[in-house]
Amino acid sequence: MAPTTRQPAAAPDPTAPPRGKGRPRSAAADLAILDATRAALAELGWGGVTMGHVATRAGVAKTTLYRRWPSKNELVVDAVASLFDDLEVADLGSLRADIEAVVARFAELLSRPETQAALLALFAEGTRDPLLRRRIRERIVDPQKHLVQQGRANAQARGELGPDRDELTAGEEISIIFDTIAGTVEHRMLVSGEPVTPDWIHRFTTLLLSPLPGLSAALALPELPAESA
Amino acid sequence: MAPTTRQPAAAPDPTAPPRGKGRPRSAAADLAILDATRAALAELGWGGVTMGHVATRAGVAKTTLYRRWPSKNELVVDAVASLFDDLEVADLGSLRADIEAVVARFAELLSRPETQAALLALFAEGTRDPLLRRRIRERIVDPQKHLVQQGRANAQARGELGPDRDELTAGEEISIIFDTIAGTVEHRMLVSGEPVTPDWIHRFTTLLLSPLPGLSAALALPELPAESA
DNA sequence: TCTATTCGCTACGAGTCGTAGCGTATCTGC
DNA sequence: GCAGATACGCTACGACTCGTAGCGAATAGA
Repeated sequence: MAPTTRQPAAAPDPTAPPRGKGRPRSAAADLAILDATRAALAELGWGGVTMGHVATRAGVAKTTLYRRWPSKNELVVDAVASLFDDLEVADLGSLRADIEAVVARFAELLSRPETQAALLALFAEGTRDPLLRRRIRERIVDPQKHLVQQGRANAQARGELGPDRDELTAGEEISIIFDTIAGTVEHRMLVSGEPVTPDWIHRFTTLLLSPLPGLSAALALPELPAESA
Repeated sequence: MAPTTRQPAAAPDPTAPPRGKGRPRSAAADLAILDATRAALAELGWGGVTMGHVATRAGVAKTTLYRRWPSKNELVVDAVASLFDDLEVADLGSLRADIEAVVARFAELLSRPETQAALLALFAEGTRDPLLRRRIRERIVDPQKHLVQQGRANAQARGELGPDRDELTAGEEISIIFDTIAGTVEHRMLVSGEPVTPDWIHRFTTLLLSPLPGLSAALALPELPAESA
């Protein structure tokens, strides 16, 4: 245990200016460490990743890691976050096509061993460490959530979805769609351990866009305050 | 690391007959250990639970733990599994009411500190250890999945859902619904970290039972191989 | 009584953690 | 150019956890 919990150094932030005086931190070391972390994750899994191992693998002293990241958790967040960078939602002409494409892309990302080893473990650690949870949210979760917002805007522009009624409702709707898509795909792949095939994606998208198949139509309608005829 | 990975002892299985000769294992010790594990999870989180700590807390020798469980992972699975035992789906008269009730119950379970500390960490470990994953599935996941099957049967009995077309399709449909409900609620609570309120449950259930609100009806229909008129 | 198994206890080597101290390297400001 | 500041690699450290081994005592069936 650390005798005192100090703040070793903020994580490497590309936008942060160099600290002024003294010898600057080696950018090459940053890259080597993050690469080594991803490689170790893929090869050894979460438990196999130790600070000492990553340091050796990156050709760097262990103290160099601790100067940049307070612990393994934060390091892994940064190492994994970049994998989510090239997630994007292309406008394919229909809401269904857009959803299916982004789900397929997300599933592909979750099939990588680095991602599998890291993601759930990070979420688990996040439930106990608010700062870590915030970091995870900023670097991994929120960018994904933005995809939903984007896809929604595209669908509205095409006339598939009506315009936002108000800010709050729109936000809640984005939230619920996001949790549903991300949570379901993660659960399917990482918990149930079954593959996400094109056929499955089609079924899942249908579930989002249509009522449950076989459902008597009238029963599905929620008791809304009677406004749309 | 263990020099050799042997098979110390199968986990305590109530249906297993006593081993015949020798001194029998103390059932009181089993209970004390599982209780201590849950308490330690709630109090210290996943990382705070060590075999030594649990042993001390249960008033038992560390070797006694290792005689029963090969590692912390399996121990925690057993300790947490019992929490899921009293999940059930009551027949409340409508599919919507049944879904909302079971989601609320599931959310309540996920709000317990023991569950939060254990569940995602176990899933994470399970992605690397097939035997552990199987144990998790048998003791925790499959019982939940059974709830979906039960709720579906109830809805069919009430005439809200049509009968199964065939075995395979029904199984896949149960799978997808299960991953959607479990995954979404887990993601909402443990990843997004936002509360599952009655209002949220209502919205989520609506998403399952109806198309996305505001969606132009015709666009939602999947291109089926033209069979139902 | 004999045999088998479990029990609590102690001790052990191996591994990881996060820190401290050292001498050296590199950059800025005077 | 030189002084101050900071990063670097290296080594060593105490504290902790892991999973196992060995011991004598307790508790069951044959």
